[in-house]
This record gives sequence, C-alpha cells and structure tokens, in this order.
Amino acid sequence: MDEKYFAQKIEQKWQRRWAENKTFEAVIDASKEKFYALEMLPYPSGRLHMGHVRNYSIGDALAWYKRLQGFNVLHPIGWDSFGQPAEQAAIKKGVNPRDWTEDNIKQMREQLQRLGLSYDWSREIAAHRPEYYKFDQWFFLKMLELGLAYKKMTKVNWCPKDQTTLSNEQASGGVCWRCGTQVEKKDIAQWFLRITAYAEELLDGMNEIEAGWAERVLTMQKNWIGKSEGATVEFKVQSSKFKAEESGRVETIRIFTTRIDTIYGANAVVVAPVHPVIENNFAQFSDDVKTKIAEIKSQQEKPTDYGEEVEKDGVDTGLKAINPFSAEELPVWVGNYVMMEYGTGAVMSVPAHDERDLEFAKKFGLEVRRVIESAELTEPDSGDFKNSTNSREWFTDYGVLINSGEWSHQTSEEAMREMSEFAEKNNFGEPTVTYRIRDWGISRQRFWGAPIPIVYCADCGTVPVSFDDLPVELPESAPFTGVGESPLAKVPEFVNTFCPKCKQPAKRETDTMDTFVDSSWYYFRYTDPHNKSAPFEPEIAAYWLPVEQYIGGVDHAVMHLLYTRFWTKVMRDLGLVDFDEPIRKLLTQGMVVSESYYSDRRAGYVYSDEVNIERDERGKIVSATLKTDDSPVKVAVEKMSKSKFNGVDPDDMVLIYGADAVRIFALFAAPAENELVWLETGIDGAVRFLQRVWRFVYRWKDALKTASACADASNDGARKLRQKTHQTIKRITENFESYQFNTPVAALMELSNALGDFKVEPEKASESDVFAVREAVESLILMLAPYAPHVSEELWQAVTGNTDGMLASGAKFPVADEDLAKADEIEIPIQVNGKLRSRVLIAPETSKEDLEKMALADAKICEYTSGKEIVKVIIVPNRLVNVVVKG
RNA sequence: GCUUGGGUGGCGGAAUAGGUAGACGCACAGGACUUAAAAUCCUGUGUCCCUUGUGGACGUGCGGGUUCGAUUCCCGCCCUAAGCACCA
Repeated sequence: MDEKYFAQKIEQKWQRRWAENKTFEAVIDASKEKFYALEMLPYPSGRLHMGHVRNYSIGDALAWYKRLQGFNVLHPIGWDSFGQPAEQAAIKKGVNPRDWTEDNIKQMREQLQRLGLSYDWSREIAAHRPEYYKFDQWFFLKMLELGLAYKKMTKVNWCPKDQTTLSNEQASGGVCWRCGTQVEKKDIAQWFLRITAYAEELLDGMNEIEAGWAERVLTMQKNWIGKSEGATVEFKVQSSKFKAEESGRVETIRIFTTRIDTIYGANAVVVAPVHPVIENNFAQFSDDVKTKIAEIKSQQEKPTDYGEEVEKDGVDTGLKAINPFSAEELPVWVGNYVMMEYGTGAVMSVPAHDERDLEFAKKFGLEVRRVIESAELTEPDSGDFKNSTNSREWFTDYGVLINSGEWSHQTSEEAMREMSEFAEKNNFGEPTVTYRIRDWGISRQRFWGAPIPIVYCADCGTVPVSFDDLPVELPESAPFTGVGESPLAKVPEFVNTFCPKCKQPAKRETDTMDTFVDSSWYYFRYTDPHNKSAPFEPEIAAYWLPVEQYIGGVDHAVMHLLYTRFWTKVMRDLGLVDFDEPIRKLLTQGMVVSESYYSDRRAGYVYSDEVNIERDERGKIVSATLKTDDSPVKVAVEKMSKSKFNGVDPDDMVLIYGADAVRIFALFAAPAENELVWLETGIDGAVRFLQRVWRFVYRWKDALKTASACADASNDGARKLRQKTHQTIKRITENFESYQFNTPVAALMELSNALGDFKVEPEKASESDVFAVREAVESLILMLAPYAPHVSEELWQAVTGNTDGMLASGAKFPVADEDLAKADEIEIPIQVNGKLRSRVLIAPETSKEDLEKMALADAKICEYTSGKEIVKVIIVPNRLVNVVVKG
C-alpha cells in the first residue's frame, strides 16, 4: 500500500472493484426504506461538460449519503439519445445517426465511470433503442384510445426553398437559418397530446409538491399554464349579411374578458384578422379594408423576435355589434394585437381600463370612457377622468362601477360575479376559464425519433398500428439532405405497408415524436428496464416510485417537468401507477460558467492562451489584450461553451486533479442552486484537503490498529477531539437532510484541521488518544465518502484492514452523540445597550442569576455602566447577556 | 411591463424560530524548512482612527420603522439575474 496519494491509481482500482462486486446494483428489498435519487439523463453529445459533472456529483453525494444511512437506493442513468444533433451529424458528415449515437454513448459512459459515480449500470437505458421507443409508441396508442392523442391542421414555419419545416429558432428574423429564404406559414397535419385536459390538475398538483420544488419553477409552470378566470360575452353582429341570409340566425362574436365589470366602457369589438366573422363577411368589405386586413394578417404570421414592440394597428370593418348590457352599437375592428389562438380571438376594447386598448383608441381617435372609479374615493365623481381626483389616464385596478346603468355603485368584484351570472341567465354569455397552455404538438418531420405508429389507408383512413406489431422500427438509414420532408418519407420499405384493418397496401406516418416524449417517462423505465411486454411492471414501479429527489438544470423548468407531470397523470389514469405527482423534491442546479474572451478585432471569441491578462494584487483585471497585436479583449463570465472557447474538459480535470478533488470542488465552491464560476485555482484547495487527510491517516494507521473500546474522559485533548467529531457529525447530518452540499465540506475541513492540531505523536499516544483519533478518522472517512468515494474507500481499508470496500461491509453513516457534542464551556458575549463590550467563559446551562452576576461583575462592563442607571438585563441562556443602561 | 429569485471582505461563500457578522476555502503578504525551487508547515488578512490595546468608530445595496438588540421582521426605493410577454 502506497503512502502517497495518487488519485489515478486508487480511482481505477475502486472503480474496477465496485463494478466487479456489482456494489451499486439496486434490488427490491421490502424490509428497507427506499430512496430514488435521479439526475436528468444526458443527451449523448459525445463529451461530458462541467454542468454534467456538477449535476451528477450532487446526485451521487446524495445517493451515497442515503445508502450510508441504510436506505435502499436506486440511482440510475441513461441516455436521451434521440434528437437533432445525430441527424445534423448525418447531414454534415454522412455518418449513420445510430453509429454516431452509440459511439458517443460509449465515450460518455467511460467518462462517467472515470468520475466514479455510483450508478446502477445494469439499468442503463437509451431512448433510441427499439426496446425503449416501442413503449413511446405503446403510450401513444393508449392515449389515442383515451382520446388524448389527436391530429389536427396547424401552422408551422415553412421554408419554401428547402421544403422543410423550421422551429421558431430556425426561423428567427423571418428567414430560414440555412438559406435565408423568407419563411412562410404553412398548414400541415400534426399529432397532438391533449395536455390541456389536465391543465387544472397540473395546477392543483402543485400544492402537493410545493414544499419540495423551487418556487421559481412552480411559478414558471403556473405562468405557462396561464389560467385566467373571466367570462365570455356574445355580441350580436348587426350588419352581417352572412348567417342571417343562410340560416335565419344572427351571427355573433364571442369575446373573452377578465373584466366584465368594465363592459359599459367598451367602445369597440376588436377581432383577430383570421376570426371567422371576418372570413364570413369578407366579400362585403371595401377594397381598402380588405387590403388592410390582409396586411395585418401577414404581419401577425411573421415570427417576431423576443422583446420586439409591435405598434398597434387595425381597421374598422364597418360591421356593427351590439353590447348586450348597454344595447349600444359598437364598431367591429380588426386589430393586430388580438390573436386567434388565445381566448376567443375577439375582445371588447375598453380604453379607460386597459392599457393596450387605450393605445389602440389613441391611435385611431376612439372615445375613452371611464366606468370604474377607485374605491378609495368616498364619492364617485362624474367619470370625466381628466377632472377626477384620481386622474390617471387609465385605471386598471378594481374599484367601483360608474356610468354602468343598473350596475353602477357595485364593486368590481360584485359586478364581475353578478354580470357573468346575468349573462348566463339571459343566454348571451357565461363565466369562463381560459388557459394559455396549448396542446402538446409531438410531430416532428425528422428521422431520429420514435416513429408515430399510424398507418394511412385509402379505404380505412387513419389507422393505429396494432399493439402486437410494435415497435414500428426505424430503418437502418435514410437519405439525409436536410431539405424536403421527413427522411423517412424517402424510404419506401418503411413507408409502404399494409393496413392493420383491411390488409390492403397502405402508407405509414413518416413523422417521428418529439424527444420530450422519451424523457417524460424514462425514470419509470429504470425501475424495470428489461421488460419486453410493458413499459414497466406496476408492482415494481410502486416500490421505487415516486422519485424522492430529482436534480437537473432550470432550463427544463417548464417543458420537461410539465410534460412528465402530465405523463404521470395519464399513466395513473391507465392504472399503471397510483400517485399523482412523480417527483417529491426538485433541485435545480445553477449553471457552470467561466471567463470568456472576446476580441472585437477578430470579431469572435478567442482562446485563453491567446490573451495577455494583467491583474492587480487583488486579482482584478487591469488589462486584457491579444498577444499577437495588443488589441483589447473583452472579458466576460459566461456559460461554458465550445463556441466561446471557455469550456473546461472534465476529463482533463480528472487527469490532473483526480475525480475526487473535482467532485469536492464542484460541490464545495458554491451552493447547488447558484451559478458556479469555475476557477482552476479553487480546485487546489480540494486537492490539499484530500492530501492532508491522507497523510494524517497514514501517519496514524499503525497506531490505530491497537485502538481499544475504552474512552477515558480524563484526557483533555482526546475529549476535545471527540467533542469536535460529534459536533461535526451532527452538523453534517443536518446539512445533508436540508440538501446543503457545500457546508458539509467546510465542516469536514474543520474536523481535518482539528486532527492536524492534535499534537500527540502516534507512537506516544495514550489509549484514549488513539480511541479519539480513530473515532475522528473513521467518522471523517465515512462522511467524506459522498464527496470523494475513492479516497474514502482506500483510507477505510487502511484503517480497518477491510479490503472489500465499505459498502460491501455495510458501513453506516456515523451518528452523533449529543452528550459528547455538547461543549463543556461556552464563550458568550456581554453587551451594553446592544454593543459588544466583553466576553465571558461559562459552563453550559449556567443559570440566569449567575450569568447576571458574572456580567455585572465584569471589569469592562463596570467601566461602561458606572455612573449610569441599569434599566434591565437581558439574558438569553447559553447565548448572550445584554445590559441596558440609561444616562 | 408582469412574475420570481438575489444583493454580505479582493473572490466563492458561512451565519437568520432576531442574539459574538465574515465559518470553510481561494487569492495575497510575511515567516520556517531548503544550497535553491517545488511541496509542506506557521502567522496575518472587512474598512477607518489613535495613545498599538484583552483600544475605539464604522460595516451585510439605499432610506426609514419595530426592538434591549436587525444581515434576519415591516414599509418605501435602487441595482441585478432568470422566466414570460400585445394573454384580453
């Protein structure tokens, strides 16, 4: 056994041993409490980045801790291996996406193993394998049966030159990212999952998980679902020649509003350019109106960039609609700020009480009529807001109604309730709840995804593939051009099939599923990863699920985490699971960032070794210039990325510092939720710490073998050490229980420093010294294991002589002895009028009376109190004394 | 604009049922060891002031408030990050 710490050597040794012993393979054991620790599965890009390392280090620390606590831990990993990059590689380099993906998985698996993460590799899954995506298809068919999957026409971004659909990002600025052609909107038929059917439940379920999820994530989901309660009101269209002639019925426009109380202030009805009433009456509009409507329509179809303010625009169609409350005749306008996708695609315009309507009214000179007055006014004024005491131009708060017929003098709250009830009673409206969330479109015109198991038959129409014929497998390859429809459509062997119903020749659906489908249920599959006939056995899943702790980036706060909650509710309705929420606790870890250097001269990012950086003695950058020509370089702290040349390769780090040190630093440098600035210098501290522990253990190793079970309390040094040990155990246990991963490292360092201060030579140590040191060392090693498992195993072996590894020997996390942890003397502050003036050493649990006596007798305190009247003395036992004086 | 976080030394960060602010680490400075360097170990390190002390004042974004006592609670601002955004 080597006396020097060589990370590479011991890390390989223990990684091999864990694998041979199947140490981390989880087996159902009903006698033990289970713990499911889960990290978001990676996309196999081929290289691990520091964000992964941080994510998995957190998860592994937790898994180790829970394992040492005696839990039956499930800690799996897999691959989110469908998706665009593989297809891009195929287009650019001509490689087969499957080979590319498998190669990447192999490389990244090795990288993960070099970090010594305690995964159960026997449960590894990959989304691109037929045995996995078979059940994506299975779920799709089940949802079809439940009416939760359906097909509808929808607008997509379309590049007419490349003949392909584009995502919003690819259509940024209204042009195709590849060829720069003007992007069009095109209607194509796509498959949707009815997530809206669960909107209310997804909202309600948040109460259940509130305690374990970061508030910002829940808020983001709430905003995304976007529930808004209001009312629909029907306005009869007066001058419409349409329905009146054809069916004898009067055409109506249904508007949605959250402020029905302001309806007497409406001066117009504004509809989206694609609203049915416009299409129905288009023929009777003047040419000017027609042109304007077409203009607004095409403007709305153009993808807009983030943050872009669009000026209000619109046109009076000449149609008239009747306000059912006031019987007033209002003009019907087309407005560019009204969208068909939200609410009913029509609004009533109330400029006095809505900022957007005001903007619109101002532009077109429409009347602004105030109908709500601030409730704080004792007397409602005339309604002429310019002379009103609360003369803001618009007023969007709740208040009291004025100029509203019989509803005047009611409060907004009363009026909203009663007016929508009134509308319902009289058949021209009803209370309505609207959601922002739309159904989940899962069709992708791509090759590298799970084929949607549907067949189109000339006679039978759209026919689902039979469950027995799953999986619908992807062909070996396809022509990858990046243009045209889905590559699958160009593979005749795939496309041509037979109708499952009538057995006549038919064609397959060539779209594949959104990869968020794969990640919606992957962690259910981990519980039963080799099941051939079902996604998982409900009984097995019932043991392991729900997930106790999920760890991943905030970037998935909405999409993935909402989809998987939806999927769980569907699985519950299918009888596969019996809970509503799959994830009890969610930890969203911060990004890993580092310094990047941008050169204006080179118009791009440059490598760090191309830059000269001067720092002052405090480390602040004084100047940063390009080495080649001394031109200035901008320094920014940004997310690590290849294109910014500021990434750090985890493999290099592991090679230089060892996996244990990298993991300690990743956890110690910042709280898990914070951004982590990766600085090479910081990691030295982790290495130094490990080496100190290592040296100490080897210095004491032989002496410790003689440790007896005797703990003699008369030895002061030993007693102090034991006290520190138990205080540390207590602290670290509390930290882990509250999911703090940075502070335990500090506590371990303190304990290690205490050992360093223990100045007894091992050869001269008394029995109680040896006992105390052994206790401290064993505790230290056990508590270090979640951070630095390799070093811990090695040192554990050195101390105990047990060569199987601490897991195999069933090591347990140390338990703090409260009595030993108690300090035998405490230093408490004495304040005069809240200012610290002196300190005094006391025995714990010293009585209030004694404390007061000690405080008032203190020489320094007397100095401050002499000649003054002591008003009172505040005593917090074991904390402080505060003497309050006057004069 | 709306929503939600967050502002503590040169830096990452500790500490809040209100009770010694700055644990631990980095960086820096001085010292020991060494022919020398590395490594290691020791000491110091919030700011300012003085009579250099078991000294004083100030100090947790800013301004108020509550309290014997506020980084922590309340009110009003400022800055910053993220998400959403013509959502009716």
